[in-house]
Amino acid sequence: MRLSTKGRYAVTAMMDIALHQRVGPVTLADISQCQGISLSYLEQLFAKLRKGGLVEGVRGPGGGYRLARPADQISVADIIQSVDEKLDMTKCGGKGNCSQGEKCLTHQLWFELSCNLYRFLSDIKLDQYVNRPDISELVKKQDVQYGRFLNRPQAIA
Amino acid sequence: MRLSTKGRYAVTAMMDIALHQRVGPVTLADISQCQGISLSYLEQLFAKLRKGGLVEGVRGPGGGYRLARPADQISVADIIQSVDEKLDMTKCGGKGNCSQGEKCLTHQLWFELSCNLYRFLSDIKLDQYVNRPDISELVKKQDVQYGRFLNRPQAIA
DNA sequence: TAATTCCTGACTAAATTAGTCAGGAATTAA
DNA sequence: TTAATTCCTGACTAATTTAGTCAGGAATTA
Repeated sequence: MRLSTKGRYAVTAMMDIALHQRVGPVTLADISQCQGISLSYLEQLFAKLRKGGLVEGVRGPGGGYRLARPADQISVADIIQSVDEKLDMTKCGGKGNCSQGEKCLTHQLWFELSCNLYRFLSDIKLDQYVNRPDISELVKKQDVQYGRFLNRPQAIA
Repeated sequence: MRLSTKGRYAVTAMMDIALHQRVGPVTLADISQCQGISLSYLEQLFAKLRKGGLVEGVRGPGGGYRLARPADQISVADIIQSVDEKLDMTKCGGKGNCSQGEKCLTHQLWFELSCNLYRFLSDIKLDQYVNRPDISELVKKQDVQYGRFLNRPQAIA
């Protein structure tokens, strides 16, 4: 369970989709502009999120990405795990052969810490933020600021 | 609050000291050998841990490092913060100017997540593991395996 | 005085993160 | 049916972080 800026980018992007998906799929171009992440890098991340089964792409005009399942069933842990590959922090990768064939001194410590951290991040679901009044206020304001959905008539209505 | 292998190295090393400090200062050479971390890299890490006020060095023969305060007052968060510098995960570094002078959409989300994660890791103190019977059993066993404290008569007694 | 150990700084190598580029595939709307 | 839009792919490069190396100096103990 590594926690770097890469994971933050992924969570940020997923959050953006969750906050906007009521008006349809969200394009990577929009996320790129609003969140300040390069488009190509987003595409790399979303290739992994797709493989992880967290999002599905919709091609063609009006397309974009949408969540593959409801926002209350997607956790921060799910997202970080998708882009970061390895979840456990033991040196041996959970095999227990870290010190001359046996478990090293800190194997147990890291194993337990990983579990706890994972549980902690699993409890944080995307929808916890989507439905907060202060957040959705900010979303509306910044959508205007960025001229989002200008090319989506159905989004205005 | 970034969580990488660097932080794991630091926590592992600190744990090693906590588990052995009853026999006196612990040398970096010992940690290097037992935990499989290069000596020079350890020295880099301990320079930061020293600046962070978590350890103090004792020079000369019989020297090494010891914890600067009791193990129940050193948390995993303290250690990671010392070696990783930045604790918060907001893009702007907590300034709130991430999106055209205002807070970006996910600023609040990351701010809160950082706080929660920090609180979580702050609650995990070194001494939680030191006093566990299964751990101290393993410590003894591996001390023999590695021939630790061979040059420290007082450690045997 | 010699051995031990911390301590410092500069340097290098490897891995990860981030971004660029050039195109192709599916879909929609004119 | 054509053009625009958007996902999708893979190869490449740049920047940053992580990890390790090296050469030496400073404090302490026996």
